[in-house]
Amino acid sequence: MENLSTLMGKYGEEGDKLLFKILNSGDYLKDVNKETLMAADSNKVQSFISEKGLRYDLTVPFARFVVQHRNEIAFPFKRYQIQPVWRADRPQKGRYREFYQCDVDVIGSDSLMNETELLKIIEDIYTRLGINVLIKLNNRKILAGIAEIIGESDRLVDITVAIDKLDKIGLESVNQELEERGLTREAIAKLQPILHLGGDNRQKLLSLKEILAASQVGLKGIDEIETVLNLAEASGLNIKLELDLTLARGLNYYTGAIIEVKSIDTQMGSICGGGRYDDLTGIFGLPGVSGVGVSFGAERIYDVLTELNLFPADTLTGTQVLLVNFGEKESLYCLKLIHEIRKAGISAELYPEMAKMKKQMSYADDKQIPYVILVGEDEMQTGLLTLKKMQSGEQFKLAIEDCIKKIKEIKE
RNA sequence: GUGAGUUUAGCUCAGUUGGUUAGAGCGCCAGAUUGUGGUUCUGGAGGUCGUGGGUUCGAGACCCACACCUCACCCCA
Repeated sequence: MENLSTLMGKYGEEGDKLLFKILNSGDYLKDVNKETLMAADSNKVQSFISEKGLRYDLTVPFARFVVQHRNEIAFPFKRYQIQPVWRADRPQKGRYREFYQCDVDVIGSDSLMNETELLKIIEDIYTRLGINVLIKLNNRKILAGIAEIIGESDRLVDITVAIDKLDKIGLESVNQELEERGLTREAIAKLQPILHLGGDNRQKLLSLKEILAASQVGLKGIDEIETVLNLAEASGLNIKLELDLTLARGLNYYTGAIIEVKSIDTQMGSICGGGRYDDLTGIFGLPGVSGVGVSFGAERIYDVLTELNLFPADTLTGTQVLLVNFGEKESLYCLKLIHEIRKAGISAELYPEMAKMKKQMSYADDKQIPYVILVGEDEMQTGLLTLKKMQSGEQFKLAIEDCIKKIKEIKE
């Protein structure tokens, strides 16, 4: 939970609408004057009745934390953090009102090495999960440069929102939308070479250099992207990396690199996103500290893993062996055995009550427990336990040590 | 925030122009098989038909309001 004042204005206009606001406790209407209330303008009333909100992401609270603890922190400061965040959205496929973000940030360093390290982390994680991904890369400075060149510097948001749709609605509709958003025909005409940009990353950068030659900030952005690409190559990054000028990201606080990761084999939206923010801590009174970070969406990654059937089959099998419960005497005897089995590193459980054999066996079957040990009166007398291998139905009469050996054999 | 759809058994769903006791498959429980699971057979339990109101002799079905869930747009992880 954060103060609303901390949250508001950091995520763009759209983001502000998606903040969950918390009603003040107590008599929350007592400070609202009647006129305001009667005017029924929810925006005006809101500032009186709500001063707290649920966190929208982990980056802004992190920036606040860094400022608060600036004297205890050694910079550059690296941290990861996994926590839920909330968005007052209508939920739908791949979109949740509450979801977990896994954030990785480095704050207090301008070096583009940090961007590269984050790319390596992304590569590492998705490779290990077995998800094919495409990393899309852009830079806010390039977007600012584009706006500057076409003479519409103050329309950055309108421009990016429109060109972001290029893939979806096509060139003509984008131009139409730009016009509707109030851009001059001249500006739109100047934008065309950028929308037509093709080729690989290097070719795009070359053409961009020409187009943005008159924009200092634009050239700076190109330079940053080039550096990141070079560093990524040098560090052996082996994952698809695409310069995508239509990648905008609505979060207001980004100033440099913008990163978004998409799963190639599913329709899921972005499963990771982030970028560089030069002055997020400045808002809380600590200027001049630049940070960069990315955030992984846990649920979406889970959804992708499920859709692509990438969860290993053995994630569901926990228990290796079930000891059937024959009664009080037998179960006491089993408690000693189970201790030995567990000490050997095998996860075992004793059925907690004396139920019918059929029920206990079905339980083992349902849970896909590979072995069952039966200890009744005979077994207690001879010390030879009945070990049953569920898959084949074979049964063995073995001492406890040999049971353990046998279970371990197959486990390897 | 805008728009659309759904809601009937634990789950997935059927239910005709409004008509008697609301069905199926799967699952669950029990038995066939009192120390042996997956297959099969037999039997059984389980439903305020999302909520509230209305029309009607009669509503799961028609009308209204609300709620919930799902999906799309917007935006995003």
